[in-house]
Amino acid sequence: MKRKNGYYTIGMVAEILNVHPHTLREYEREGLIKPIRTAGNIRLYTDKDIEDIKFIREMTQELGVNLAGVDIIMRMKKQIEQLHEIIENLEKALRKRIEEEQARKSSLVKKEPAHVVEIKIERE
DNA sequence: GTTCTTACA
DNA sequence: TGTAAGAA
Repeated sequence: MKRKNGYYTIGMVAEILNVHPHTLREYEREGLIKPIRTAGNIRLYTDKDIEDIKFIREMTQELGVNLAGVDIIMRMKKQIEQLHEIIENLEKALRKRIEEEQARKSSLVKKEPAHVVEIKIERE
C-alpha cells in the first residue's frame, strides 16, 4: 500500500502500526486523534497522526496508561509547547529592552560636558 | 474491495 | 481488543 497526497487511509495506518482499524476508530472516539475526512466520510491520517498513535500505543502498552490518561497527557504536552513559545517571546522582548536601555545609558555618558565660560565684568 | 457504523463476546 | 453484520 502506498501513501497518496501525504495521507493514509485507516487500512494503511493499521498495517503500518500493526493495529486493528477498530482500535484507531476507538482512539478517535476518545478524542485522542482527529483525522480529517473526505467528502465520502473516509478517514485520512497524516504522518503526525501516525506519530501520535505511536505515542498512544507506547503509553497504553508499556506504561499502562488508559486512554483518558493519554488524552490528558497529550493535552498537557500541547500546553507546555505553547508556554515555551510564550516564554521565548518574552525573553526576546526582555533582551531587546535591556539592550535599548544600555544603549541609552552609554550614549548619555559619551555626551561632552558643556563648556563653562568665565565672564569678567569690570566696574567703574 | 475498502471503509463506516453499530453491536457483541 | 477482536470480530462481524449490513450499508455506503
